[in-house]
Amino acid sequence: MLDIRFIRDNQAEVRQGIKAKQMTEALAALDELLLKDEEERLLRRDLEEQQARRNAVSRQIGQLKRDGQDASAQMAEMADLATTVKQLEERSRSLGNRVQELLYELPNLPHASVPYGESEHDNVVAAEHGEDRDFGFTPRAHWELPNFSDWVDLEAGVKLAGAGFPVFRGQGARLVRALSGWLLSELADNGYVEIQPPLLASHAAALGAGVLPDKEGQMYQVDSNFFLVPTSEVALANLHRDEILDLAQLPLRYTAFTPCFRREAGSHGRDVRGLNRVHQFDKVEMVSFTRPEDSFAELERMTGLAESLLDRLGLKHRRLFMCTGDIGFTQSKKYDLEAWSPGQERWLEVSSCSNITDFQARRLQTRAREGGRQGQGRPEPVHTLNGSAFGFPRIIAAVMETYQNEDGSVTLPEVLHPWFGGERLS
RNA sequence: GGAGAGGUGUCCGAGUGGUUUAAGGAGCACGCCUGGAAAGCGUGUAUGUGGGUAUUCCCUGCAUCGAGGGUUCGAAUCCCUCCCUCUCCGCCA
Repeated sequence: MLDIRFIRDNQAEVRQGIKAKQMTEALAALDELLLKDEEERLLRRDLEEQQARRNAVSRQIGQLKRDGQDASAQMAEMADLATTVKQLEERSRSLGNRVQELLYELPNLPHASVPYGESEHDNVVAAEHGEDRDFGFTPRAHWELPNFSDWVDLEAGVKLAGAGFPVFRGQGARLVRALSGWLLSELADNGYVEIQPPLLASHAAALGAGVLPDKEGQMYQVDSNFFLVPTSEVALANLHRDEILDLAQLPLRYTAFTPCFRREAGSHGRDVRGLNRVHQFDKVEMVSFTRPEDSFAELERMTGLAESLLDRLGLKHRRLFMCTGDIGFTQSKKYDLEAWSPGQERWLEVSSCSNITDFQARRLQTRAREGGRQGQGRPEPVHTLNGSAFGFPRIIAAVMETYQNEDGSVTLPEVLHPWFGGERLS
């Protein structure tokens, strides 16, 4: 959520940011917002004047009654006042609610450093690391590896829940465990506190994280009161909802390894082959809470950390600097990390790191000041960031394809050996 | 799932319709005192938002006592719905 006062004072900038994000439907919301906000403030001035009068007369009545005097004149005035106030309150409330709704519909603005672009085709390749492996044979896509179904049983998943719900089994399941163990321990070494959160998010939590109303259609809803988390970012971001943090505590860094649930409606073709896109997948997520002035440096740190993990897995990878037209609703700056998939001869998105600036923190009411709750001065929203390291199905696909042998076995990257308790998938 | 008790400021805690403009205490901040500290004394100490003035100092209005509605001239206080905590019971992996 943007700051309403910022919007009032910087209308041109807001409009330009929305256009750069190619979210032109939000322009109508902005126009209505400005009108309704102005109307609401004028109305409130009137309302508060009447309320002040009501409070004053009410005090008078109390005083008169205590002194045993007649207050019927005052009470007659109050009868009229009460009606007026009630009507004004009602209009003010409905206007205020509308203003709030409209605020929720406006996206975060892109940072000045973000390249302009209209679509995913305009993203900029910012860096590329690693070499193509010389296979000496034609590498297979992961789902064509002869023993793939022993490791990842897609048909069993269909029996249990449907297409897009893979069953990891045997060495495949062990690989998931090895990868999560290694990643969590690496992140712990880099200052991230490990969290095991609930996988259900309340309406309030989803709204706070910004996945409502933006991603409502992408989430599975449970029991009409809960959403299955589409990413543990939702859980981690809500850890400090409605809190005033101490600036000295920052940065706070959290990580979680959880399943994520996404409807992925409308996905087809090669995008959904094998492990490329599924409805339930595991992910290790990172979330940081920082001082406002530190958030862009934190984004580089976070992205760099994810890149170093890709290096240590020995995967060829690249960093995409996402253009204005391809960064999400809540994001002001975003990098995607893609791992090379030699069997499919394409890049697979395995990580996405974003600076949400104060957009999410304002919804979450996560603020900070010197001294925290007991401190002095006006609390200001912190900045939040999130990134993945990594989305498991695709990182596993990239590992299987990159490290496959001609006989169909997979020699795992060395860093995973102790966690896997072996060297090969066979 | 059932029954009961609760939810008040940073914390504890009083408060059953008007004297609460939320008592009192603790903590914290600043000042006085002191050689220095403690104690003592004094002052201050919520959030959001509107207006004035001005930029994060001051003045002032409004809202907020778990959340949202309602009754009333007037609600922390009475009523309704929901959320949460605790105690006991039941059921269950």
